Amino acid sequence: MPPNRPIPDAAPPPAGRATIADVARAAGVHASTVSRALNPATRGMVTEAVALRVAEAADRLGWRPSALAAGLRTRKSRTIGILVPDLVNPIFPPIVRAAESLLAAQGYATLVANTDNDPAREEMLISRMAEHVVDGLMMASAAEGTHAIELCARFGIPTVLINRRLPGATTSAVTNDDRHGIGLAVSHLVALGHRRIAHLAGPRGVSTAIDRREGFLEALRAAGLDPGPVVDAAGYTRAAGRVAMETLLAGPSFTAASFTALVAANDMLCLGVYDVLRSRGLRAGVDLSVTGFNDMPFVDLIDPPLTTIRIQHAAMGREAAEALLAEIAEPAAPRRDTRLVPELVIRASTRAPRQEH
Amino acid sequence: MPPNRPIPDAAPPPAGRATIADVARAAGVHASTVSRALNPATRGMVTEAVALRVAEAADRLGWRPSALAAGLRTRKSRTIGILVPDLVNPIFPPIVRAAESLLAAQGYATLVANTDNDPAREEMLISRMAEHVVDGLMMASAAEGTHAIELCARFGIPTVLINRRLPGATTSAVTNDDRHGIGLAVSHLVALGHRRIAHLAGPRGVSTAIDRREGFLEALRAAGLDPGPVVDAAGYTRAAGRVAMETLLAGPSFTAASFTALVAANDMLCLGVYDVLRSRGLRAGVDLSVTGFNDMPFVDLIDPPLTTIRIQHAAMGREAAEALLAEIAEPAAPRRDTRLVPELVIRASTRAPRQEH
DNA sequence: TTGTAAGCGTTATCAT
DNA sequence: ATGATAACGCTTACAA
Repeated sequence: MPPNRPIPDAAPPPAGRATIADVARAAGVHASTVSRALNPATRGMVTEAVALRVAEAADRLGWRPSALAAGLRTRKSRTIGILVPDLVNPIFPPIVRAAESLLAAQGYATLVANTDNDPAREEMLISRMAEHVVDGLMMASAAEGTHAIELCARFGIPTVLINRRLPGATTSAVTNDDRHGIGLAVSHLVALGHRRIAHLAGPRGVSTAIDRREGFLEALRAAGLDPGPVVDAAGYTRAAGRVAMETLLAGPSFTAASFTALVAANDMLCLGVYDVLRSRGLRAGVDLSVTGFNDMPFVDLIDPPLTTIRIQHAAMGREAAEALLAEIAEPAAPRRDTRLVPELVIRASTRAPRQEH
Repeated sequence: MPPNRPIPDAAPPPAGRATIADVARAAGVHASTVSRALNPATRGMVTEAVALRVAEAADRLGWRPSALAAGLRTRKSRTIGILVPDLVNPIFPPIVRAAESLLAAQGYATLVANTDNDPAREEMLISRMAEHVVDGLMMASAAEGTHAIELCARFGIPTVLINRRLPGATTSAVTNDDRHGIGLAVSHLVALGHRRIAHLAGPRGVSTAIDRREGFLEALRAAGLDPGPVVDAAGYTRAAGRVAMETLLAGPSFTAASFTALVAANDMLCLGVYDVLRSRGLRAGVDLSVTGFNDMPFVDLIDPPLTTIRIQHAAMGREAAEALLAEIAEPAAPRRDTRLVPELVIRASTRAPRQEH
């Protein structure tokens, strides 16, 4: 026997992290038996006694199966990607959180990334998700002209859209019934007696903006009213809301002549609207009725509390996660297009119009 | 030659996803050469011409290297875990976002999970992170009595604490100078003329609560004042703020007799404070001066706008990510304990005390 | 400069 | 019911 040959099977002190082989040795069985004993799906193939012995050895050694090795073999990473435009926008955390909770309960880890509404960045992130072999992807960042869907298809990543839809997409989506929602706002204002209602629309190319704009026009038509001025915001931000509001007021002297109420495409824009009103010594509710959309956290606390359309944040995250898992489990299953129904929340930013001056 | 032997090297139509072998075949080189050509670190080992040919073949085939396979080999996943108590708490999104952006730029993907302030859940999530072989972990959820640190150490996961420290921990941490910050609030109130100042403290066992409470007492002592009543909130939530505020007012009839100003341990608690004041027909600023901590998004918009201590949310995420990467690159390097310095933001919730009645 | 071969830690297939 | 073995897709000594 050659003198320097390593002694076979002389249990080496598990230097780094324990592996399945260490556990096998400790339990006096083969690695494949360990795998079977600890995988719930194959537990039945193994004797009760062995299963116990293995489990005991495993947690005595503090063994954690490597998701990398398992994933390499099974082609499943037990990881789901979530893409949001910007996690700081308060509507996303509740969605992401709800999705993460549900996914964690199913044993999935969640990869989160911000696209900054930048298509190039979005593509880069999708590629990275592909490299990490995510089992599925949730996208809240869809905007017209993106190649995201094709990219996901090419990588074979099951995908579900959240919050925003994509026109011709064949992807599952969980969104709000935006047309209906904005209609709620219009009806409320009409019921209060408003007749000239303006719209502060969202950025071009985003489904929520398009649907809410159309819903606005439609609701007015249904009420037999002519639409007031409509201005597009450059993005769903407070700053863009300010700019658009300035445009809407067109010049320094605002009179109630042109419109008495404003339906904004979302809450964030309303923050900008409030800024402009305040800077002119005007007050939402009193001088101009204002409605938002989303009922994002804390708009009940701003001054005046915002009348808005409440969407089901958590349900959106949950349903999207469920749809995704269903699609992963059954790739051939038909796609779902879920519309969550929003509701009107009346606060202090809407009132009957003042008497004409 | 046996008739049924598969033809060797007859390029099989790449059924699923392209692998490094497909690229190698397409470029007429060996897989190891592909690896070298595409890895920036080893690019130099390979001829310019070959590198080009490989790169071309790679993106013609749309090849994405599997992070699973690479990670299994290198024992690095290029993945960082982030643990937060609750992503819906508005102080965390900016931190997570800043960290994610920096990490993404360095080629890391980010695994995010919510602990719900539940130690058992926290341990479970750390284990899961270990299974996914994260290269490092950022924890914003540290609370007294957690085994998180030991767990990370056992798994050999480099860890940095964010926002909250842990008493005896040997881990790097990026936190606020909480004592100094709360001192700013106290000084401001004293300068306004307040002499009886109460404290609404954070939940037991959390470093931010402890430091702010001590900082509060210390600042009062420095000002030669006796501390007003101090009450602990059960958690950093609006509801807990409400409960604690009721306790502080002790009964239905509030008179300014007991204190004229309230220093709360964070902004979220102030929302509860506002609720209680409102329910009693009192007004922050007018009837009671109130200060918060964090300057979380939108507290500038609530009514009245909250005077608070602004922390550097984004810097916290960035610095923590940097510290973590540094530690990954140089595990032997000494730990850092970074304190970010907060600043006072004066708004309308603080004023000189009213005349005594 | 490039190819060869071994190995990372699992799971799936096959044999016993 | 369990063990042996190969394979997942990549990186990295080592050899040429």
